[in-house]
Amino acid sequence: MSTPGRGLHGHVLDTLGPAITAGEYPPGSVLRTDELAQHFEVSRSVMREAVRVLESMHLVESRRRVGVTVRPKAEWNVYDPQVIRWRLAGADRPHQLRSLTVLRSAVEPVAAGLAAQHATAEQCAELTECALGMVANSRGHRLEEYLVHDIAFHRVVLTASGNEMFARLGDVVAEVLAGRTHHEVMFEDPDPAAVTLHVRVAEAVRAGDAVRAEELTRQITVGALQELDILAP
Amino acid sequence: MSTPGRGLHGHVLDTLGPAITAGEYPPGSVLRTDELAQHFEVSRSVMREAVRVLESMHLVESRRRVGVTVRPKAEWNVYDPQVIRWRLAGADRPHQLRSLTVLRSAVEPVAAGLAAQHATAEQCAELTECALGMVANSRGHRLEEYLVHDIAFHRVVLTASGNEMFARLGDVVAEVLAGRTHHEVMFEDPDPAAVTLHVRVAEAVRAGDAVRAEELTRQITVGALQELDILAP
DNA sequence: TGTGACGTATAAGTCTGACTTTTTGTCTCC
DNA sequence: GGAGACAAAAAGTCAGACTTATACGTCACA
Repeated sequence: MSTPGRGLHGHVLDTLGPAITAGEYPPGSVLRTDELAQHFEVSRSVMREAVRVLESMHLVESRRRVGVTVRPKAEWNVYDPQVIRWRLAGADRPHQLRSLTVLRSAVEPVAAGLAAQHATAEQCAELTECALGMVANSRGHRLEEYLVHDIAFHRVVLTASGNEMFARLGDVVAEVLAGRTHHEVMFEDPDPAAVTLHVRVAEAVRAGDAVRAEELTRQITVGALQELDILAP
Repeated sequence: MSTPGRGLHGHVLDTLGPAITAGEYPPGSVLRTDELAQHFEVSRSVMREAVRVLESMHLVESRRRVGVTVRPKAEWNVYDPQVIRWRLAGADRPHQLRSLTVLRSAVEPVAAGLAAQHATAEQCAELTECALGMVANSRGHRLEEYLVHDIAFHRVVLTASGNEMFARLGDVVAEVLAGRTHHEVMFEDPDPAAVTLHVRVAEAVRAGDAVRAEELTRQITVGALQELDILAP
């Protein structure tokens, strides 16, 4: 998905990042750069670079004469894709998945409405293609093929919205959808109603009907919330 | 707001970050660590740490034998508060302000609805207090005092939603509101209708009326969109 | 006993220089 | 003109010495 483990400091982050986000070091814990460097068998320079990255994510704070202290969860940069990945890979996964699904429920309908206004002809075509791909793979346990088209569909909607902030949530939505297929619910074929909704969203966007695109997408996200029992069914 | 300029590498970032986000180095530009270190009169170690931070924000990519190349804007971590601040401080400000306001219009109504369901008694009290503070400073060019309560109001709503992703947008919303008062529109006293809406949101949240809180907040954000001419008036 | 000033130990911060590794561009040779 | 070898360039890594800020303990004084 991105660029993991690039260089020694990246390898350190691959271990330390998940450990911190998983709560292995509770907020206020103090780490010492020298000790960490010894533990990971890297030089202090490399360790310092890793700490700087964690600091830029607001996971830790480095202070003289004190050390590297872990910050409380409320201060983390929870929108950092790296942080999201670390949390999705750890024990925090269910909680993180719920937070992200709620975020989706807020963002995607609005994004779909904007997409209806701003999507290019090419994006409309892509959207239709994705929706058709979902239909084609909606039966017969072709979950992986279905997932690919589902992810592409939502990514196109977010991009076509014309808002860069929305567009950058494409990766996050991809993680959520993939997580749903691979780890959580979804052992059966996808809900036919959901598939139909995607097709209708594609139609609405193509027709430039913002209100309908927004409402239909809202129905999709409501379904996602229900799957996680966030809404009453 | 946060912790700027901590250490030498922080000072380098304060200059280099805004320069990159402002587009002074177009995507694909190649920087050399050694040259940068000379230019900023710091050691290579310090420069490397700064580059690592920029890399974690996906602003640049560092590759052997090539150098530090600036990534296209579409790949930046636009949710990083630091990146947002840099962009708001530069020529990209109007565009960034629009993106964020659209994001607000998606997130805040949903957050308000959740807040109506999850807010504690204390949060309800805070909310009412903020709304009253807005009313009290809504006339007579007390823009600064009004702003403080406005920011606090929205921060409480986002926090009370109980969703960590929403809560972390508090700082972003604060920047947008402050930007509106200090740089853009808003030379006159705030729109009385908007003030009333805030009061009614506080009431709805206190009453646990999620639908009404969401709808009223949507009206607030629609107003914000109209101010920037994003919606037709 | 409480409080203030002072000194010291500590851990991060910085700098330097040497060395390694990877990658790219080029040059030769077939 | 293409394949392979070579060389240069820039990031990456490491070790060691030094600087700086600061938390904490100590001691004198009220």
